[in-house]
Amino acid sequence: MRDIFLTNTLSHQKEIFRSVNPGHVGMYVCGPTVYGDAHLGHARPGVTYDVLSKLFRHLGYKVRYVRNITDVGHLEHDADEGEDKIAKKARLEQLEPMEVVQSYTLRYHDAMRMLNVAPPSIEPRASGHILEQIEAVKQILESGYAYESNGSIYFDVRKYNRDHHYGILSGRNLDDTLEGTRALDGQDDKKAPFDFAIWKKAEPQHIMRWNSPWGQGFPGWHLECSVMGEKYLGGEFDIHGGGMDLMFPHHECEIAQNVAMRGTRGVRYWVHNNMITINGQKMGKSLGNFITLPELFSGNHAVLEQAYSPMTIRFFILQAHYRGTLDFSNAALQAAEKGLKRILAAAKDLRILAATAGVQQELLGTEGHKAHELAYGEYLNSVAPDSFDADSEEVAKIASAVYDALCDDMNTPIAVAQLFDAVRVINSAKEKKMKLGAKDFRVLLDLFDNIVYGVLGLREEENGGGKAAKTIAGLMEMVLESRRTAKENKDWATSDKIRDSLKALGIVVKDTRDGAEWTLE
RNA sequence: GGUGCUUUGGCCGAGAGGUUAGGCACAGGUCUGCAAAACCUGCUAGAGCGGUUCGAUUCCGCUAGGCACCUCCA
Repeated sequence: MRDIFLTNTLSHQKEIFRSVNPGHVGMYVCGPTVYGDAHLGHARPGVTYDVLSKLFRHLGYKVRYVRNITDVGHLEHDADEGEDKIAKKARLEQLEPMEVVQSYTLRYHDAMRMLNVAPPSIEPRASGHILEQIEAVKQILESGYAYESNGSIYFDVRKYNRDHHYGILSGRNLDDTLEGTRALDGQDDKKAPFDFAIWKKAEPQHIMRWNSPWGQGFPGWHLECSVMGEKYLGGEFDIHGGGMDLMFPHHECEIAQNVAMRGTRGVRYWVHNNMITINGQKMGKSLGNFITLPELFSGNHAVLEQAYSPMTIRFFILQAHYRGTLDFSNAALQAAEKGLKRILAAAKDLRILAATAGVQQELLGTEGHKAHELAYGEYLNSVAPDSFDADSEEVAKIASAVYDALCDDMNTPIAVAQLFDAVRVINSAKEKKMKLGAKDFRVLLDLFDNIVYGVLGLREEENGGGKAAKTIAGLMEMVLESRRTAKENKDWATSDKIRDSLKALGIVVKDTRDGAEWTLE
């Protein structure tokens, strides 16, 4: 099996990945708090960890991917004093909190589906794990790293920091944290400003409340991830992902809770995706400069020059490395749109070429190439000999480079760059400027199936399909036949009229050496 | 104020101490009734100042700008 390298925030280094249980990967990612539509920023972790899980699966790992839905305990303004985000939205819209949760969860799912983000293996909700969280609070109290104050339970950060390092993940020490912590009102219950609530007493007006040994209340935000991660992945699991903005305090608190509860940090590899920016600034709800995914897909937002398809968004994200910031702009999205179109067009041409060359799909499938498990040199040897043209080595090299890139800290931009080289090869073959052998076809078809469609999750935009598509294809054959006759008679007026009319319907006709082709825009 | 990151060609965005990133845009060409697509070719940048080195855009220091976290945020 190929080695995978990941940058571990805990060590600030790229590390070789070794799973707790050989052949299995346990992965937890912080999901959304469902009190509003998902925005472009949410698409980034969605796509990033979707690619990571698909990569592991393709390489032969069995993956359990847990991504939570936060539906309680996430407070505004200050983690301990603000109003619950869900409850506030419910109050404003005169709904039950769980109506808000249901509605935005479904909308989140829709957006992810459109982005071709596969559902996680398990999608637990905080409100469904209140009992477990109460147990966790008890355990932390027993450990001595928490105290009760006026019906709420707080984590005693200073005490914890005496025995362990609070700040190990974000690379800071408690003194620095203390300096930067603002003096906020109404925190008299806490011993220190940096203490965080693991259980919060519900004030009379608070809607979402549960019984506990400490009276009616609700769990603290940081606790749910510790609890659900352990429940579904065990006390020590492989990967915890999320946005960089969650590193502190959210993930730092998770580690502290884990240590207090079970004496282990609980997670081997912390993976953090960077932010999407707009005009160089982070796109965020608190800044109010975000564009929601439905807005992007429909083009219905002041800063958008046009609508951008879900696949364009996905490709846009893949063209940057997950650990770098990615700046939104219309120009960048439009560039991504065109580049994606080229790759998908080549994918289609590849199938046609392979079919024309008589390469049989079954034959391709049974043998199966080994690019994903062999190192570069071995792979070249495995595909290089016999019926190869001089160009064939290039194809194998490209495929190998794609795998190398993906396994090297999920370097999707390099993988994509390599794919464009593959596109050039396919186009050259299409132009009959290059010949591809059976193995070339096999490698390329596998590459597109496994990587482009598989791991990277790119696909043709959805437009009907099925029976309707067949009917359209038949109709198009008729229409283009008429146009061909017109052209043979040099009746350009008619042939252009047909082409223009089709264009108006969103069907683009291109004349090639081998006849007319058409695509739905 | 503390901590960390960053500064690449018209735009977006990579990697590597010495050999083309890639995409988009642009220019010329091939093909074509025209158009589009495709193909070929060109466009060779790395904030400023110093240092290390045979050689730095890549390492180190300083200066300037930007960003993130330190309050909820993917």
